[in-house]
Amino acid sequence: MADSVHDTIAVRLSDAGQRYTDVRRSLVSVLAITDRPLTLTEILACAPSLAQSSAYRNLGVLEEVGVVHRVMGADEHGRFELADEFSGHHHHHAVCTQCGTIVDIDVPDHDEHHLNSVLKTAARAADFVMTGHRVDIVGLCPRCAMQQ
Amino acid sequence: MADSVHDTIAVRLSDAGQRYTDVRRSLVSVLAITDRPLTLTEILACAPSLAQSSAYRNLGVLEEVGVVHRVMGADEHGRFELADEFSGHHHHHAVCTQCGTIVDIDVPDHDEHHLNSVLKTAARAADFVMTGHRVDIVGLCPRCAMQQ
DNA sequence: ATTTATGCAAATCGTTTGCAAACCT
DNA sequence: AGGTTTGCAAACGATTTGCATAAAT
Repeated sequence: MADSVHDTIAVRLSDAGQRYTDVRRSLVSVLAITDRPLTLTEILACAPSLAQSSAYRNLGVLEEVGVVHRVMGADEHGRFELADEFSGHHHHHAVCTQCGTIVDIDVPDHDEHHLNSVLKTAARAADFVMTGHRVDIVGLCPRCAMQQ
Repeated sequence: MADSVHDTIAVRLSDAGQRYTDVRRSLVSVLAITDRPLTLTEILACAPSLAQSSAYRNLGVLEEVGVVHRVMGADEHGRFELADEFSGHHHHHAVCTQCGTIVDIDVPDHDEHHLNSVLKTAARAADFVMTGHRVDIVGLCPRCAMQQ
């Protein structure tokens, strides 16, 4: 991953009156390597020196500043990923109902635009101020599909 | 709501070797009146005689049989709704990031079809067996938008 | 009579928080 | 020094479960 991501995040934190500490840098580095949202357990496995509470606490800070997103899947585990602007692209998720794994999914730009305008219309009908959307595929991941 | 819904559910449960008990009937009745997914607390408020554990346990049974769906929103509360085939229509959700409320959203049929084929293609690319999708609007409900 | 459902209370588990020590500026 | 971050341990809260009683077949 590019240092520029770390730099941008450092500025983002600084603007919010927060520091870019070692713990926060580790969290960002771990999330930057993967192409899917990670559970806290997975994050700790990649960075064994992190204390669980510090990981949660700092993921919270990074989330408030808009660097990290927490996504909820099919199981009881929260999962964390870098926000679109830091992960490099807007994407969606495929959720495995069997094992809970979530992988990133790409959708062609023009489909994305179409989808967006459809949802904007629906939001207006419900008097909602739409700030974003979630589009997930629900199903079985390759591994679980094979085991059926 | 029509008795036919209760009848269909009774058959569905019976086929699964389960009974359609009073608790289960109450749960279905409560979920049938509203047009949005309810938290357990909201359900209990509508049916004060229900024990919390029985509500959870039976919502679990109804979920296994495909009568109830559990949906996760922006907060830590699970929310429950009747499955599409019993609520009368396929729909999506608008989630308020402020208060957690979720309301039902309708999308025109042809947009729905388009969306479905787009997602099927994406699922195939990820080797996922797609069994369904989740399309949510994320934003502010009318009440929270007003208070900003 | 035997199996299944109920409801209370206790356990579970992911997540959050209090607080004293370590850190940065 | 003054304010922030860390990490341990304890608290929290939604959900689940053990078990004895009640209901259904």
